[in-house]
Amino acid sequence: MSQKKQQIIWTAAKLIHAKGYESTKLSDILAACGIGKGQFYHYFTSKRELGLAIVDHYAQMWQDELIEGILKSGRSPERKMEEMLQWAIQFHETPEKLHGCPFGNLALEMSEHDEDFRVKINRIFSDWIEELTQVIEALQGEKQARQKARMVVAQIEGAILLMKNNQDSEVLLDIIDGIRQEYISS
Amino acid sequence: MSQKKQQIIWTAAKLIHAKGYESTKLSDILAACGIGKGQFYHYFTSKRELGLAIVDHYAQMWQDELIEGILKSGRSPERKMEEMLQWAIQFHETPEKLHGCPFGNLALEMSEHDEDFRVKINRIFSDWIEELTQVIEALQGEKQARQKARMVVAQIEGAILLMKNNQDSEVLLDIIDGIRQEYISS
Amino acid sequence: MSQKKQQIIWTAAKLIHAKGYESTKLSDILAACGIGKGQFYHYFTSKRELGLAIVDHYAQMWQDELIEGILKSGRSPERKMEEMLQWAIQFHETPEKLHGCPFGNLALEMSEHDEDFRVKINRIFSDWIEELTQVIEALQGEKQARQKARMVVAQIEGAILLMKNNQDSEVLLDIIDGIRQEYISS
Amino acid sequence: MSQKKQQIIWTAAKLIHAKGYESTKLSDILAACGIGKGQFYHYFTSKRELGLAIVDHYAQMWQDELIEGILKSGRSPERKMEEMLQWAIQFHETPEKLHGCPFGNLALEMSEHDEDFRVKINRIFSDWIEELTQVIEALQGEKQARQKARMVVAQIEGAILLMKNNQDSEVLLDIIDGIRQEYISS
DNA sequence: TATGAATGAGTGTTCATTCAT
DNA sequence: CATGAATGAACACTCATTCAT
Repeated sequence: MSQKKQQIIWTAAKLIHAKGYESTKLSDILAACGIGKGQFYHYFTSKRELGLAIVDHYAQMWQDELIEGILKSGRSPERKMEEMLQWAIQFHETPEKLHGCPFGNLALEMSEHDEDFRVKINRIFSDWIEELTQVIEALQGEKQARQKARMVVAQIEGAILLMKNNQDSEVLLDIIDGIRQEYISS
Repeated sequence: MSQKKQQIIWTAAKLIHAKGYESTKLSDILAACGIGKGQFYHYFTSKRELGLAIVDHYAQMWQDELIEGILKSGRSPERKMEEMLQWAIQFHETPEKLHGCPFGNLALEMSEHDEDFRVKINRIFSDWIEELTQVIEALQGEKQARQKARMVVAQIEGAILLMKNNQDSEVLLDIIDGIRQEYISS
Repeated sequence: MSQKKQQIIWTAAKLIHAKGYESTKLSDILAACGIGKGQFYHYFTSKRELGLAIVDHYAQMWQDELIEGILKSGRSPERKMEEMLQWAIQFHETPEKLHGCPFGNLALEMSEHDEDFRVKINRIFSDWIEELTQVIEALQGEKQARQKARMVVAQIEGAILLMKNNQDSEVLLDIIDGIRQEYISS
Repeated sequence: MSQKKQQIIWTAAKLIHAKGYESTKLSDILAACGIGKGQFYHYFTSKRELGLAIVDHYAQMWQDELIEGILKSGRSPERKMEEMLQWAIQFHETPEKLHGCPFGNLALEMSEHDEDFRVKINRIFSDWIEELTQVIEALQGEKQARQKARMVVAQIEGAILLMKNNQDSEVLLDIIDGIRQEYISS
């Protein structure tokens, strides 16, 4: 993939993360990238195609950083859990404004009226729950490990939603702390 | 408030719950209500004002059904918890399509670029957490009751998000079941 | 149908007759009508819908003037033939530029890639040939009357094409004269 | 002329015959030819120049096949007439879809707003009528031979228009049959 | 009160043409 | 000779809002 196309994806990903897919107008993307309409449509056939490419871009990032880099690493389950929580904090605390989870945002905005988006996003959550189930099994045994994994993922996504709505990262930190107590410290 | 205005709010609330605020066009609302533009602008000065009225409408519903009707009722904390979980299930399982939580949806769509929406929505979540803290204190003591309340609310909202993205209510039921075990059955 | 809608159809019909469907841009129509985009889309859902309305408009005109007014009138077959030829001349000679037959033009431009246009236009030609067959039967007997009707219609349409391409109405007058000799004068 | 340039003309001619000049996009032509933009603009300065080259290409084909090969051949006038009619049938019956006469199509699409196209196309029709006049003189004497030639050409072009609009070659065959009876069989 | 005609800035998209390599 | 990235004006269409009646 050409460098320019990558740059468009990255730049647009940031905008869409911050403002949402529909609210981010093509003209915003064009202005942010410093390109013209023609150049955009040289690389993408539509705004929707760019949107799907952005989901893929984030999916790859999660696969590399979270799934492969943490949950499937050779480290101890306690460390995996801890690093996952750290990763969640660092990912969502950084930006000036608290934009929320890129997948969570798109999940709510797109998944009901665009099946391609839904499937791509769903795959991320499924993989995450799947790998987390393994970690929780190692920590607390097989019993209800899958349910627990779902609960943790739901808790993190819900915490990010509350944080975004509260515009204060303290909520996220507090809930993450609660999860840590349940699976690591105790 | 006139009956007609109420009917517009209810009808529009359903549409916006299903399709989102931006995606629901004024013409959709007009058609669903069977009214003309003039009548709409007689009752509301803008689409945004309607949106805020819808948030108030849902807020009132939550206040009545969840806060007053359940969490502040005279029943035992166990029953309060159980009824809250039942209420969450019934609220999100019913619609043909799984549209998600009206507040969660609007929280993600609106709260970052419209402060009025954010504040109204945030108030709901705050009240919910506040009252749930009381219930959890009664169940498990004061220690970290507020953190636990946040975690439960986050879990429910996150569960609804996962459910919506999975288009299958099983996820929600499973996670609710996990919460029940933690606070009631055990 | 509202007066404004009629006016848009008439004005656009003239433009499209002169320049063709695709070459006539919406902005041309808007400028010629002195209206804005919003007003246009208040009356029509698309440019294509306007195009079909224009075909209907011309079809009605032909039905009234040619089919009912001439071919199905109570006059003698010779007079019917003569009036039809006069009508063809007057219809195509008048405009400053020789724009050709509105149906012939649209037939060639649209009929291959838009079935709705094709069917509407085809109906006109079919009706014309049908009624002309009756007239020719009255003039020269049943034998091959239908074939002769087809030939006359083809001749007129072909003559208009040659005239348009030659930008000189003499070709049309000459060919019409030939038809007259064959069916009336002799 | 280079072989590549010829190939572009032939390929584009087929596309434009089928879809029309405006509707055939440069990208369609490029894709069909398997070449890039640079190569196209090396051979042609614009799409319009290609269009004019295509008219020349068809004109040459008609000159060779119809004018020289049939109407100016040494054969009898009856055979010339018969071969001309056969040629018309074979030319328009073959393609899967009935695209109509390449000149007739372009005549209606282009001749009114592009003088260069009009003149080129008009020359073809003029030459055709001129040579056919000679043939008809040989068949039926000088009287009104030119008018008759015009009528036959108009009839053929009109028949092709009706055929295209009816999407059925039977109309063309029927009309050609009528011409045959008038000039050969009788 | 209520209608629906009218507005106009803005949307995503197209496409012949240019130009650096 | 040839590529394909880049341009930018134009296109059909949308929609919240206004306004004459």
